[in-house]
Amino acid sequence: MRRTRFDDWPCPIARATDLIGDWWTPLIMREAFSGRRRFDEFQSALDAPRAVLTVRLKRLCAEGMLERVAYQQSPPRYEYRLTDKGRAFWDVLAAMWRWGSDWLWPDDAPPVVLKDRQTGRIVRPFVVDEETGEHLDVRTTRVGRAPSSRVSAAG
Amino acid sequence: MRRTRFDDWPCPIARATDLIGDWWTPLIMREAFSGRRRFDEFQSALDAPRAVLTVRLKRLCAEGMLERVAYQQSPPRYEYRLTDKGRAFWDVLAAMWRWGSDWLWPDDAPPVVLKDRQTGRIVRPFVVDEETGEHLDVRTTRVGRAPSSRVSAAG
DNA sequence: GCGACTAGGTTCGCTTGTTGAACTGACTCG
DNA sequence: CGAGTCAGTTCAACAAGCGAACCTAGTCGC
Repeated sequence: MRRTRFDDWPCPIARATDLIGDWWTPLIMREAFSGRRRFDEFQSALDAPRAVLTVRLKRLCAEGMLERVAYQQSPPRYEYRLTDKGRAFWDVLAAMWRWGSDWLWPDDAPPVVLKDRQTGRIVRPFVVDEETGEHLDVRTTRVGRAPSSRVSAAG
Repeated sequence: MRRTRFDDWPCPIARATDLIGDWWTPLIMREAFSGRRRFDEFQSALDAPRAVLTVRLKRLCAEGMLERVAYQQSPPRYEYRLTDKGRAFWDVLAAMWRWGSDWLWPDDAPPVVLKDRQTGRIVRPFVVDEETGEHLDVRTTRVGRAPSSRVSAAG
């Protein structure tokens, strides 16, 4: 295929898609958020082909979403830890969680929910405009050129 | 490959990943949100292989994110319109947009921003807990079993 | 009425990615 | 010394993505 690359497109969605737009990466990140760190933990939790997992973890490390850290010397063993960039990705997974919960269980409700760790209250991810706190409506939003000057060769 | 399917996993992220976890679908949806409707519009906007586009559009229609509607009879011509389910997906794209903008332009700022259609004010998607309006922090959140299993009437 | 054009795909041969299973290598444990 | 653990690598089969060319059915210009 020599898969089409989007990682240098001038669009945040395209770049994000290039990075996480495959069938395993979001799930690997999900597992990372639920505390998994070791190769075999990811592998058995997801039942993913080991070769695929290797490629994905390498990419995620190269992109700075995970960090490969030795947790023992002998024999050398490594674990994969979330970086800040990786942790920030939780927002995307949360939005997917909400949308999936709302729309991908046509006949019933999903068997899992997000809860506040302390109170146990059910948490429902919701995408708003940071400034106003209002729900983001695509109809009132458009894509525009960035205002500032120090953007390199945008247009 | 006979790609591994996640569409019946009991996890919203897995199901969402099955549906949009490839390199074209999020971009097709992005184009749909920016007003494109016709096959050739999508094709030329994305420069995607026509065969791939065919498969993706079919899947998106089958999943109820788009609707294939005849816009003229002779010759028969069709366009693809967002459904409610498709429009709801904007939240996910917005979260991707925000994360991509924040983390995928290491050396400068992205050349595009989201703006309010009326005021022109820059809009920054932000993922919160719907109830409290507070930013969702993965460290205070956990996955739990759904409290009740009311089939089909669940809200 | 002929050829060019348009829209919405399909078909083709080729390349690349995914899959499951087996294998490797370094080390530890009993 | 053999079995087990962990973190991968290798392999062959096959499915999916790729670009380019082609197809169908109708419209437009002449």
